[in-house]
Amino acid sequence: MKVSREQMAENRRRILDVASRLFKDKGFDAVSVAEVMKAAGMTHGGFYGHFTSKDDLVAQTLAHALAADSFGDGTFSDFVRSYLAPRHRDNPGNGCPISSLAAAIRHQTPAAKAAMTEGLRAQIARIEDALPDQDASGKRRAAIGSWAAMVGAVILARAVDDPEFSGEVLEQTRAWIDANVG
Amino acid sequence: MKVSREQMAENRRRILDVASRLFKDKGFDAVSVAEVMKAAGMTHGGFYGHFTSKDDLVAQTLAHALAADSFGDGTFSDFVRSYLAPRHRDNPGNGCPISSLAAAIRHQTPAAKAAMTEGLRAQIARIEDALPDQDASGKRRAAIGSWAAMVGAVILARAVDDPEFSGEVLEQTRAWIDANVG
DNA sequence: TGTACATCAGTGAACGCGCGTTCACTGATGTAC
DNA sequence: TGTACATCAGTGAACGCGCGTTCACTGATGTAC
Repeated sequence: MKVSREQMAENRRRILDVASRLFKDKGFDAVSVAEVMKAAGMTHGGFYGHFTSKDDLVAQTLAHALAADSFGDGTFSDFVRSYLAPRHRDNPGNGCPISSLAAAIRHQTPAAKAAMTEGLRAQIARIEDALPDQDASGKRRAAIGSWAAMVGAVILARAVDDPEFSGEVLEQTRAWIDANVG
Repeated sequence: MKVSREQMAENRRRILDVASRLFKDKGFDAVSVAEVMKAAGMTHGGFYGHFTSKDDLVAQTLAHALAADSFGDGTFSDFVRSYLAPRHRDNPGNGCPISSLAAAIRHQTPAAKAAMTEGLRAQIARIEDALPDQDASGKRRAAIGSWAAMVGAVILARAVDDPEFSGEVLEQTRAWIDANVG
């Protein structure tokens, strides 16, 4: 049955929210359209009233998730600590979409790649702004280098089955960034 | 028809070789058992004489690919340069299995995770050995931190649709590692 | 403000397709004599 | 060394399943009067 315009807009927002969580948690392929719609409290048939295809959902979910992404207003060092924390490693669904989805973007549509590119640009710009004072070229280098290390460390820590080794990857990367930034 | 024992061993090796290339190139999900067997010059039915399941193939291919992985005998700085080169970014199928597959391991079986963990341990140990002289704890920190940055940078560079920005990610990460190692 | 009706968001059965896996069969291998 | 036959690696048709997608239908919404 038809729902109000506001209800429909809220439904759409809820689809994007649950899709973001599910995709980050399980990956694009392992999440079905029906699973997303069920998690959003609807049945799968209504999906195509909101999106033209699953690929369209993927691209729009990425843009949605990356737009919501940021880091509070603490110092850069605090951000690094929370990003490289076991809590973040163990909860991809609530975490940074870049660390959980960047590697899968390679196999997605151009629209998805474009959303990821913009999200990455914005994130690096945010890090540049948060970095301790230094010349601009050093800032850019430190922003890109430390962000690559953070994303890589979270991906590696999630791939490893030994909790001690996984924790070491996070902690040593944190120490390496702390030692070399600013 | 039956083939000789040596032929069978060679067939198995060829399956692992082509699976390694295909998985690195397209990801685990996008490569079918039939596609692997066809690329190895056989039909899909014979697959289960070599492996118990696709998951088994994934785990054995990872062990195979990671065992073959190393970096020549140049300096660490040379290794970083070639790892963060556009050529490596653009050819995942011939490149490092960690950068192309680490993020997908999260969704694979325990056997696959165990293979990746061992491969990662070995790679970090190799980097420690190749690093310029310094105290042991500094070496380990630099090995893990720079390896996380390398893997992260290749993943991000592959996710980005703007060639200039992608190149900048590689180049700035290279400069950042060079400036902070040894 | 109240009524009549056209619109259309969401439902749920059905589709076609590709996948991982199974299995009866084939014919070269390799062993027993 | 030569022959007879049991073994078994690889073939290709077939299976069951879950997926993305479609569509006829439903009934609440929102508009025209």
